[in-house]
Order: sequence, then C-alpha cells, then structure tokens
Amino acid sequence: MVSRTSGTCCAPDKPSPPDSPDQKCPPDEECPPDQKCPPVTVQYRDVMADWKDTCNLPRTAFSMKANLQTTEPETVARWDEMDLYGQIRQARKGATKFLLHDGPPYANGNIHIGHALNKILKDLVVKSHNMMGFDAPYVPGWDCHGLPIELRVDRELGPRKRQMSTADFRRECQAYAAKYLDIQREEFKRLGVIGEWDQPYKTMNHPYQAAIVRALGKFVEQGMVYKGKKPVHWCTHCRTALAEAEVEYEPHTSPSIYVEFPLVDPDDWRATALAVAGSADAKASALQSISVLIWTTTPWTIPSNLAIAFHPEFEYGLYDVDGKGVIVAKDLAKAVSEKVGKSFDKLVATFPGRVMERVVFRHPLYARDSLGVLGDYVTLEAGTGAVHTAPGHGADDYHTGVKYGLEIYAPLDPGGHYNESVELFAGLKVWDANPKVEAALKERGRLWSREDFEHSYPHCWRCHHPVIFLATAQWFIAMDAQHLREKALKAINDTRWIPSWGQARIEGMIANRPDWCISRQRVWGVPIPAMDCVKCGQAVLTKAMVDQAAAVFDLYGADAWYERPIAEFVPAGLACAECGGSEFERESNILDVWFDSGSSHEAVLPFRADHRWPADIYLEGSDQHRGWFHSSLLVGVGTRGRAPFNQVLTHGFVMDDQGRKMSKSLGNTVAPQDIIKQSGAEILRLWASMVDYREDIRVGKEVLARTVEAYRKIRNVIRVLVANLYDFDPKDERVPKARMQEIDRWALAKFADAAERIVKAYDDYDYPGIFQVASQLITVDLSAFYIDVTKDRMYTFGAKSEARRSGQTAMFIIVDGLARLLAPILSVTMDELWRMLPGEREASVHMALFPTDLAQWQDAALVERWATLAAVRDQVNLQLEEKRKDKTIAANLSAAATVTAAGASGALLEDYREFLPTLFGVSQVGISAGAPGAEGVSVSVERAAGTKCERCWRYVPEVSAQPDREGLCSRCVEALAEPVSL
RNA sequence: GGGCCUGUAGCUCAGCUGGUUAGAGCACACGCUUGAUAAGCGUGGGGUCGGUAGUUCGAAUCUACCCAGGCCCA
Repeated sequence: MVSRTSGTCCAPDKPSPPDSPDQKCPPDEECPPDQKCPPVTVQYRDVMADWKDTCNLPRTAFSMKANLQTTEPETVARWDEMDLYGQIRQARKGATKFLLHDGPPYANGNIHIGHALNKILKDLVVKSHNMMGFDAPYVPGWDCHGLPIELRVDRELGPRKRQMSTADFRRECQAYAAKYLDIQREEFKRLGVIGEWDQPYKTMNHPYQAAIVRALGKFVEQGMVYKGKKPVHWCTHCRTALAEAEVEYEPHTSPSIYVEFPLVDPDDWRATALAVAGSADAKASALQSISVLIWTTTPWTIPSNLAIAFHPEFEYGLYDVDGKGVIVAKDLAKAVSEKVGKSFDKLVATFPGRVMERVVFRHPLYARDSLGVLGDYVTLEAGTGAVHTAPGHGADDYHTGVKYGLEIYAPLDPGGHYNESVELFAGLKVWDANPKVEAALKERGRLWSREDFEHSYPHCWRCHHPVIFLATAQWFIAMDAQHLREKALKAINDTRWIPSWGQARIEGMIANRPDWCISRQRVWGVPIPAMDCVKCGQAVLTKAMVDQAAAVFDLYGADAWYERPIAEFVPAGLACAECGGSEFERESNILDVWFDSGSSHEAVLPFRADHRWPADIYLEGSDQHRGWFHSSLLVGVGTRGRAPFNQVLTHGFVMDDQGRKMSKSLGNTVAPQDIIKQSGAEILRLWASMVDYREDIRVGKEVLARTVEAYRKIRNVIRVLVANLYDFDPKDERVPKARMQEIDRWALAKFADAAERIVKAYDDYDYPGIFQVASQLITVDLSAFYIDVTKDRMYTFGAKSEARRSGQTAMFIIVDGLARLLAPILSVTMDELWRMLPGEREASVHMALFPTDLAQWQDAALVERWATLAAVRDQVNLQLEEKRKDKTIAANLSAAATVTAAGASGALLEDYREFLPTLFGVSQVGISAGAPGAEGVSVSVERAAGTKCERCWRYVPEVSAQPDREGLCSRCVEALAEPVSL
C-alpha cells in the first residue's frame, strides 16, 4: 500500500487511478487562486499496475484547446464587470503619462478588417505602455457628422423628409450615428481592446460641437478665415450644391465646338515668345493674324472664359491655315484638321507650351482679354491641346485661376440663368444659351466646327438633370495667413514620423495645398456661425459671434442653430462692416467634417482629467497623411502654434492573399467578424502583431492558418510550463539562484535576453520583432530544448526534491514573464493563464508590469558554453537518426552515445559528463579522448545496454528486486521515498 | 500622368553601413514517441533574393530602366 497526498485540488487532466476518492474540483475547472485544498489520501493495491501514477506528470486546467469563441466574450464581459480599465487607471495613477489619441472611425456600417488592424495596433501600444509603467489612458472616439450618414438617412426617410424641419432631420442623423456607434463599439470590444468604452468622445456631443466652433474661433480671431468662391457640382433644377457622391454619370449629348481666340499682339508674340523658343522665321511674319483654337463641350461657359491653358512640356505648332496663323498641339493637328475641314499641312514654327504663359488673347465675343496659362492637366487625348479655362466653372480651371490671380467668375443665379451683366445672354438659362453662344461665335467667324458629342456627363442623383460646375460662395482658411503653411511645415519637422518617409509625404501635401475650403452645403454637421447682412448681403463672422455660438452649442448642441432665435447668436451691437446694417440672416453652410475630426485634440485632450495637450502619438493608416493627420496638424497650428502630436505612426492597408486591394466586386474581402467566428479574435490580434504593419499587409486562408498554428504552439508550450507548476508555491518553494541546476539558469538567461529584446521591441513599436524573438524562445529554446531535456527530471524525480523545485522555479519565472510579455498581444489567453498561475498577483495581467530585474538572470558566458553543448547535441541527433533508420534503436532512451572530442570541447564535455545523458536524451554516454591533436567532435551511437527501468524508462545496469519497487532503478527508488503528490 | 511606398522559400519574417555554400519559425515529406498526445521530438527536401542593364575584384544589399502591387492626388 502506498499512500499519496495531494498538494492542490487541481484535477489531473487524465483519468484517475481506479479507486481514487472523489475529486475536490471537477475536471477541467481551475482552482481558485491562492486556495489550496486539504491533502487527500489515495490508496491503491496494485503498485505494479502503473508506475505512471507515481510520476509528477503535468496537470493543468489550462486546456490545450483554446475555445476562444467562448472564452473571449466571457473574458470581455468579466473585464467590463470588474471595470478593468478603471482599475488600470487607478493602478497607474501618478505615473508618467503616455497619450495615444484615438483617430475617430466614421460611425457608419460594421467594422472591416482595416478597422480591426488599426484598433488592435492601438491596443498594443496602449497595453504595452501601461505595462512599461506609464499611465496610458485610451479614450476611443467616433466621427459622427457628414455626408454618408446624411445620405443614408435621407434615403431611409424617403418622402417623409419633406415634412421635417432641419433640426428634426438632424436628430434622425444623430440616432443613426448613435446606432452604428453602438454596433462598432461592441465589435471593437470583441477584439479585446481595452479602453474607456463607456465615455468615448463623439464629434456630435454638445461640448465637442462647441469645441469645434471655438477652434474655428481661433482662426477667425487671427484673421485667417475668409469667404471666397469655388466651383462645386450644382444642380440648377434642385438649386443646390451636390457632393461627388450625389453625382451620377450618365450618357449625355453635348455640342462639341472648336473656337478661335486671336492673339492680341501677334507681332510682339513673334518677337518675344517665338524668338525665345528659337523658332521665329520669315514665314511666321508673313501671316496676317495669329489665333489659337480651343475645344469645348460646354459652349455656355465661353462667356465666362478668362484663360487658355497650355501644357508646359507639349510641343505646339503654328500652322498657316489659308494665310491665317493657327496654334494647336502638334500631335493633335491632324485630328483638328479633320474636324474643322481645313488643311494644317503648312507648319510654320514649333515651340513648347511654356512660351504661351501670360500671352494675351482676345475673347471671341467680348472686348475682354483671355490669358495664356500653363497646366499639367492638359492632355492630348482630345481637343487641340489648348484648353478653354473658366475659373468659375471647373475644378482645374479654378485652381489655375487661383494660381494666376484670375477672378473666380460665374455670373449665374442658383437656377442657372445668366446675370443681367452678361452681354448677349442675360437672363438665359445655360442649357438654352448653348445654341445662342454657338450662333454668336459663328456670326463673328470664331466658330470653326460644331457637332454633337456623346459622352459621360454628371447628373443629379435625385432629379437626374445634368449638373453644372458653378462657383459659389465658400469659407476658406488661408494657408498663408499668419504663416500657417510655414508653421505647419515646422511642426512637421518637430514631429517624429514612423516610418520616416511619412514626413516627406505630408510635407509635400502641406507645401502644395491650396487654401482649406471649410464650408459644405450640407445639414448634418456643425454650422458655421456666420451671418449675412440682410441689406447688402455681406458675410460677417467675428470672434464674438463664434464665442456666443459655442456657448449656445455647449448647452443645446448645434441643433440650436436651426431652431433657436437668431438673437441668441447675434452679439449686442453687431453691425455690418460694409453698410452698417444691423439685420442679419443665418449662414446655411456647415463645417467640413475634416475640421470636426481635426479638432479632436481641442475637444478631448484638454477636457479629460487624465489627458493633456498635446498627445504623444497618433496612429492611423497611411491615407491619413491627407486626412486626419493633416487636418489635426492645421487645426493644432492654428489654435496653439504646434502639432497636437509628438509622434505619428502609420500602418499600411490590408490586402487579399495576392496583395490586391479588397473589393466587394472582386469578392476577395475578408471580414474580421468571420475570422473571429472561425478562429477567435486572438488569432486576429496575433496576425496583426506578426505582420509588418508599416507596409501593406496580406490576409487570406493560408496566412490565417499559419497564425492559428503559431497560436497553438505558443499555447501548448505555455501549457506545459504551467502544468509543471501544479504543486509549486513560489512563496516558499523557490530555489535560490546559487542552488539552481545549471540548465535552469540557462533557461532563465535565455528568457531574460529575450524579455529584454521584447520590451525594447514594444518600445520601438516593432511588433513583428516581438513575434520573432518570442517564437524563437518558445519553439527552439523552450519546447525543443529546455522542456524536452528537463522533463525526465520534472516527471520522475521526487516531487519535493530540490532538483525538481529548481526546474519549477525557472518555469515559474519564465511562464509568469511570458504571460506579461505576451499580454498586449494575446490579451485573453494571457489573462486566462494569469489566473491559473500560482502566487500572489494582480486581478488581471493587464494591470501588471513587464518583467523587471532581468539582469540578474543574464549570463553570457553560460549561454555561450551551452551553445557548444547544444551543437554536440545536434551531432548526436544526426547519429541517432541514422541508427533509427537502420532499426538499431527506436526511442532515444534505447540508445547509448559515445562522444569523441579533444581539446577544449573535450574538456567541456568532461565537465558535463554526468549531465550528458540527460542533455542528449539517451541512457548512457561515453567520452573518448580521441587522438592527440585531433580537431572537432565525433559521435557514435549504439543500442543501450542494461535493463529498462519501468518508471523512468532509462536503461540502467541493474534494477531493484524489492517487492514493492521491482523493476525500478535506484534513482526512482529514491524518488519514491518521499510522499508522492497527486 | 504626378508624389510617397513595397516586391527574399507555399506563409510570416531576419539578412546592419556591398564580402565566405542566403537564414529562422510554420507548412510539407519521412521516422520516432504515446508520461505536453486533436500534442511532443528528430531528420530532410525547398529560394535564378520581381525582371533587365550597369557600377565593382565582388550585389539580395548601390544606380538606371522595366514589370507587378498599394496609398494619396490629378
């Protein structure tokens, strides 16, 4: 009869001995931490039945199968219940701050894989910094205003919208945004992201809306905001501006006309421009006049023509057409010739387009000039290579107009009728004007060709009438007022961009961008609290007006603009600067939503008790160089003269497994929801951490399968470690370093080196580096080497022997450390593991710190010595494999090895003589000195001699014949002398 | 078309400022183990370093061009 006592109540993860008493805990349930069950006594009659039961085999409730689909939601719920986020804040109170400011996703639709990547990366940054000892809060945010929601709500409401007030419509939009915010919040939480989910920031919150307006006020105060004109898509039928998303392209037949613009001073042109081009000659002088031909499909814009654009690099030709000089791009001369039915055979001179800059032409209808300008957008696909430019009626035209200081001229009313000021066509609607313009041109001999032209043309999505480009009044922030551009460029320089090329990218954009158009002719957003003078129409926007509006928005939200009396927004004594008028009406434009989200640092950072301005880091996709980084930077420079961030980290985009963009039409999208359902959010997190997010990354079947494999490997290795600790109490069973076995100290040294590199990698945001290091440690050093070599000792030595406790000490420190180091990545798994580890510890691993005092375990000399031993082990393995092939041996324990080594390696092996069988996993090892002066190590393997110990399976010279120890080696007999723990 | 970026084994990544037969893990094949077992260990095969042309005694690593792909613009 052998009696055994149990150390803990943990159930073995295998069937119990036949007559074991009832288990205290049912199988697969964990022990409550720090609670040990009273020892139980087990008795069984037939000792010989199974020595296995006397071994200290690993046991744990940390199951091999993760069951993430169940554990993840449970864990997230538990975090909620215990207010984990709040507890972390409490634990880090007073520590150095590290602020990641969240870029707000748009509150529309479910999250996609890009959202998942972004939020997981942020979570890695936040969790790792909290574990490095920073106080790193995380407040998620949402971008709630904007056109997409407005359009969706519009569509859902249908005709009902007509009976609604603007404020009521806005309330519908708000409800819509709130609904998707809730959906996305649950989806983000499901990813294991920890943050202040109960108090996120929302751009539609009243205080946030007020903060947006106050930020605008800072610009107004400095005189950086002005009202100007800019062309937008305009529906003359609905009398409204349209966004790109509201425009549908449909086939449309337009007139196609070629129009002649004469040079005002051909002689001067010949003398200067042409001479510069080195192309002047006598024939050019003989021409009676010189003109340029342009092509257009919108004759009605000819009255608004102010310029003609040429491509600076293209080659143009001056042709003698029936004695008249005509300029067109050389490559298009043949096509033009066919259209206009005249011969372009006589080429008089050629010159690059750049000589046409600032050359003056005469308008074909009016006594007005048209300026030669240059534009890179001029193409040779159609037309003449000389582009009719009306700055009030086209996007390129507008930019060119701004560049050359031309008037943004669009003399039309909202219904598309010409103003009274327009000669010949006053009062006409543009579509009716087309034939009249053609007729007028023809009359003056300026129309060279006319035909119908079918092309794709923008139409209003609602009324399906063709739309026009029309310059309308817009609000702008001047890039060069108060040196905004210059200061922004300096702020870029003062910021750390990761990767570094991000700096060049955003610099180029800021350096070249036009003034920021901040007004939108929409409803769902924050109104620009400006007024128009009723008497003269002059727009007024002052700091006082902005402050007053902000105060109202703080109380009632921005809806107030649409339903509270105008008096609440007009400061006392406000008078029109132009005419002195005191009666006003409200501006109808709202702010560009990029101004909303770009103000988040103003709306969030100064108002949260645990925040401060500026943030340490912004982390978004690389498209945000044009988006949120850009608008946040401009707002920050405008309000406080510097960037709202110290560092900007960018990630790439998620592609399919071929590296191609995901799209619904290609059917290659991968939904995070599907990955979670199939494998679990931990897999998604592990994937996000192991790929090089700085570039575009791929996701697909194989990548995910590999990730699942990686997860399993990590989980299994950690499982063995914790399973070997089932009877270990770190409080009083730790073996001091000086008395530990050397291989245990080796494992700790390898662990400490890896841990140090991992913490450094977190600090560098080098998450793939973490995976590399951790994977190497876990797979190579621990699984294939340390655990394999150590298991004999752990399983068969006396449970309480110092040798086994030494191993447990190392495994405890390592698994405890790994739980911490991997917690930011495998947040649910490590939290689950954490609760099964022995010893006093925080309620969650996410409140803990990364391992400290690593240096005490580091030992370079030891690691180097063991590299030599491991190399010999590799050689032994090669020989073992040989002998296995020819059936001399099967398992390694059935083998004996002889190592022949001279010199230093010989001496080293001699030092480790006793340990070599364990190291090689064989039963016996002989050392042979080898020939004097011989180099290197050689190995031979044969079948082990002796008898197999029935308990530890080693072949030994003799086994015990004692009745209750029959067939056991002396080591096992000794091990059984102490009570065996269950 | 322009700006910025990427292209190393089936997959995810190393490979520093150019220098010996380009590495790791996973996957795959075969063997062992059955006391980590829907696990573990060992051995092995696998790459014209996107292509081409240069610079150099020598290039995955430098230069040019090309191809494929991405983000942002036009």
